[in-house]
Amino acid sequence: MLIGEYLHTIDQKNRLSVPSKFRKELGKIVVVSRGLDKCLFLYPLLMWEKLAQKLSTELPSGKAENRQFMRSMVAGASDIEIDALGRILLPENLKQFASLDKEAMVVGLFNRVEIWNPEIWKTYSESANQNTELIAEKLGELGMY
Amino acid sequence: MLIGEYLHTIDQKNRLSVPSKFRKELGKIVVVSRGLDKCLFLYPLLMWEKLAQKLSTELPSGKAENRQFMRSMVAGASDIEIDALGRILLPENLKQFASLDKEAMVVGLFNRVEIWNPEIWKTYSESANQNTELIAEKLGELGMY
DNA sequence: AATGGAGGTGGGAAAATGTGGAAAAACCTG
DNA sequence: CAGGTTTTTCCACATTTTCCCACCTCCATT
Repeated sequence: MLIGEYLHTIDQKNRLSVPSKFRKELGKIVVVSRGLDKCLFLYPLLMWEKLAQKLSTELPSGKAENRQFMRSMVAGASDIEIDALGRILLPENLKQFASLDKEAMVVGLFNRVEIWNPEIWKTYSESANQNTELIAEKLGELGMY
Repeated sequence: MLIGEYLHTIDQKNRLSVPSKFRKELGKIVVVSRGLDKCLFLYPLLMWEKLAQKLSTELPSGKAENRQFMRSMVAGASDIEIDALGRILLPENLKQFASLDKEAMVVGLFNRVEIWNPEIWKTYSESANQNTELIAEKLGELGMY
């Protein structure tokens, strides 16, 4: 299970260390794609393949909106090998998409990892904390808490 | 698996480098055809054959619009050999069809490659990003989120 | 506090990739 | 068939990417 927050640097060659706690679960090859709220999603290859398979079978490309969706998800993604030292190489387009520069917040979320610009993450999670009570209520409604 | 975006130049002889990550999967011979949304589709030969098979069985050629579609897709297509250095030679008619000039955005879409005029691609993908909510919904449906 | 190990960071050398152009072959035309 | 033009094959360069090694810091253990 992928959990925790890690602040790592992006070096001059666009390399980013994957937290060592995540490596075993992620395997050797991962897929990084555009996520929601201007962050990047990182998946183990296998999970991504299942997903892409699903996409290409369930979304017929006859429809314009499906084509657009496919292009955004698949073209905007990249399969990346985790190097011998546990780093990934961030493609330029994804780096720009997520407004990444010298540092990145790497966050584990159960079955995927998210990569954030640290400042955006800070703002986002602060505002999220203000919603905590709201969320607690919802969890209560679901009988979880 | 074909994914990612690559900006490559088209030289004076209409040659275009295929991203090296794609070459293994594409094999030596590919088929390039007119695509949807003013881009070109590029398939591995085998995939193309399957596709053409599917089209000819599933689209009854009784209908005039089906015949038109078939002709546009099939007649406008070319089988092209990837040269020793990983380049393809773009036929003039396809180049014009996709408004290609000095540069091309080459994008992987899981089981096919698309070739775009970079500016058209930019406009297109920007408009796609504005549909973020739609994307979020779909991701939810797919259990990715 | 010293030691050892693990995790993260930086940089240099080697290999691969993308691009331009020259030479050779094929083609067309008069 | 000769001349000229286009197409194809081949080679060379420069940049980028990949691989490899060294260092540094933090943490735990003794």
